Amino acid sequence: MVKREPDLDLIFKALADPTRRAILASLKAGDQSVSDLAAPHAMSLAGASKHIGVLERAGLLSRERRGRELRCSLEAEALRCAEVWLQSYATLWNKRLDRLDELLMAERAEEAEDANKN
Amino acid sequence: MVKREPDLDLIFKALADPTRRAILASLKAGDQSVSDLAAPHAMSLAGASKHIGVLERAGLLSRERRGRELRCSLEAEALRCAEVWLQSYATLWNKRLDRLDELLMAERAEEAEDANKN
DNA sequence: ACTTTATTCAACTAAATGGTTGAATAATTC
DNA sequence: GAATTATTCAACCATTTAGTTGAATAAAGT
Repeated sequence: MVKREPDLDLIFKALADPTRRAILASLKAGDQSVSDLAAPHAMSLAGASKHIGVLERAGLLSRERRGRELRCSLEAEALRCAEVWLQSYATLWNKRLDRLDELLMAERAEEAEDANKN
Repeated sequence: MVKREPDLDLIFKALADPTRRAILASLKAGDQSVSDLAAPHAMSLAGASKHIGVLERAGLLSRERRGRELRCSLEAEALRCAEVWLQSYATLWNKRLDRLDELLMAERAEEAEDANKN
């Protein structure tokens, strides 16, 4: 289990393919084997396996052997990375741009407070 | 001004390059000419111009002639598109954060217990 | 008109990408 | 241990990409 530091090049490159985005969407429903993930796509298993490899190298999913199949699961961290990068442009479509930085900084603290209330 | 429908393939592909992300970041500060945008990058003007072309085709920026230079400006819509797609995964890291909060709360509770003991 | 400035186009190259097929490896079942 | 199932590897091919250089176009200044 090698923790790679997140690389936006790899992440965005991985997301720039409809097959790979579909695979990620599939995984939202829960972990799946390589064959399961490959099944809906009109290509060889080896082809789909390559796509999964790209996603794994980008840190977007992880594979773990489970008997004779490889169980794939979504890795939120890398996606979150992309999202954080995009958020820095949120001021463009967000009116409250003067407060955004504050909000982002205070986010965790607010969540902790909410957790205390509930 | 041809309004293209947003294409996630083009958008993510455009974002998957550090030079292009830097160009977008540059534009956060305001509109700039092609030469201005190209200047910080260690490549020919034609090379940078190509990158700008990629960003334009993805709908991430627009160009407008202003005298003899071309003024480039950020186009929020395409970025927002990518952000919306990513948001559909936000539950993943929200869940993770929730779990993290739980863990932190548990730790805090343990600390409190320890404090009681001492 | 000629020159300078800003930018793109065209042609080329090297490397990466997305796909294929057939053979190889790994774990399971008979 | 032989057969089956799950997955990857290796070699190959076509297309795209990221860069180059040199010529072409567009607008402005002299």
